[in-house]
Amino acid sequence: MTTEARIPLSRERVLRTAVALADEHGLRAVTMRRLADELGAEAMSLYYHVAKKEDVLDGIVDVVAQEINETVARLETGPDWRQTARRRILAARQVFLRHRWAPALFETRSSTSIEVLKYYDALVGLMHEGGFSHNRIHHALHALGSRALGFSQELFDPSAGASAEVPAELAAQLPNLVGMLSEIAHDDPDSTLGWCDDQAEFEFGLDLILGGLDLLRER
Amino acid sequence: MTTEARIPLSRERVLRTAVALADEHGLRAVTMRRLADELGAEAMSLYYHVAKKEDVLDGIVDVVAQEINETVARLETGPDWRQTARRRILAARQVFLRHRWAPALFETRSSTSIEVLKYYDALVGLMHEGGFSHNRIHHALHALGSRALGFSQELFDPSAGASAEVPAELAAQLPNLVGMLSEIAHDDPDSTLGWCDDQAEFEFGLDLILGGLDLLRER
DNA sequence: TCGTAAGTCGTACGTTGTAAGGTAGCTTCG
DNA sequence: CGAAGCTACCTTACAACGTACGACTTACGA
Repeated sequence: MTTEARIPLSRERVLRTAVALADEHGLRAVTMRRLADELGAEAMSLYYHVAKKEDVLDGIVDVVAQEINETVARLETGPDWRQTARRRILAARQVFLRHRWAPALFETRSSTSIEVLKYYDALVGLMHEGGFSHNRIHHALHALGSRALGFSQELFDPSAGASAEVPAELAAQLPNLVGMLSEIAHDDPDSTLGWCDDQAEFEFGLDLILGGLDLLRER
Repeated sequence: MTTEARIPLSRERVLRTAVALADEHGLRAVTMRRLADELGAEAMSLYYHVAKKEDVLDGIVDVVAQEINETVARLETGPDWRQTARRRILAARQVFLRHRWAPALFETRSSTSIEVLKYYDALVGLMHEGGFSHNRIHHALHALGSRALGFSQELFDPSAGASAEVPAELAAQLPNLVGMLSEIAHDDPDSTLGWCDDQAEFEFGLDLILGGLDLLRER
């Protein structure tokens, strides 16, 4: 476009641009050509810095996880494991709120990301100091699942088909669900992450699990 | 291949074949051409019975959810909501164990599937009879997340990189994680679903949540 | 016999990831 | 100084994908 001096490509720059592109136009927009465009280069040039597209996706998971780690690092650690963990997880969640496409991506990859592992490592350390055995922590991580990282991919959004639009014929087949939905006034549609993961629901589930775990502490 | 009488195509048959194809060769193998091949037809013929590929994916979610509902329907309902829910969820899980590609697919779709909604409807009914308010049930469904349907997409698999293979330089960066892994002997690598969702871990997390919920019952 | 509809297929287009090889500029060494 | 080689980027090309468009086949009622 302009004749400015070219900034050289690099894996760093490719990945950061990919994240920005996903933020603005969704993960689907992250194609090699589009990404190259965004960088003022050609698609094949990217292959000098990344192995293949999968590598790009792995890379941006790492970038996001890094952002999480930086955010978490700025928090102070209290004496109560539960409160500290809670604070960390909710802080991590804020990062996902900035990258709404990320949960879906994390679900498929992530076990390879060093930054994600570092996050878990810190969490394991926190819980171990908090009085949990390694065995218990292992269970705890499984129980928390993606919630440990700050999101929960909800499978169905009760508030999505707001009861008004239900075709009545269908409503008859779902008496309990319709009953529930008409009773609860789910009146704040913002602050959602993913399908139906709003702040209050997330915290409810998180506290339920953290509370349950706390009761299991061995000392 | 052979000159046998042709079975006519139908949405039913297309979807069932798609499920079988995914079972055998993974979800990636489900392309319109491959699917048509499997049916002894041409790709474009499918479009008479399904709107587009997304429709196929939505459809196979429905097929799997239907399989779950049929499985669950065969169970008996006891007086204890918690035990009944547990039994249902673990039965649903068995279906996912037969379709390992399904969790990833359910994560993206599912809120549109009528069969999934029916499953939730039954669960809501069960919990309501068990003494939960609709409001509480709503929270509970959020807390359970995908676990309500029988799977939990694990974000990281602690047993994946069995401590032996860790490059030592990396291990130094993850002292707590490595410590934990070396301590717990995760010696049964089968019965896993998805990344690291084995039966025992799944049940631990499930019971933790169900137990926590039980304490919150209003009567 | 013809018209109409349902079901299937052939062809073709745009988009995707990426293999293969080319090229400009720099560094290195005789 | 000049040949060789490396680094970074680009051009071209291809196979596989989803799918628009129109044509074909078959069945059947008028």
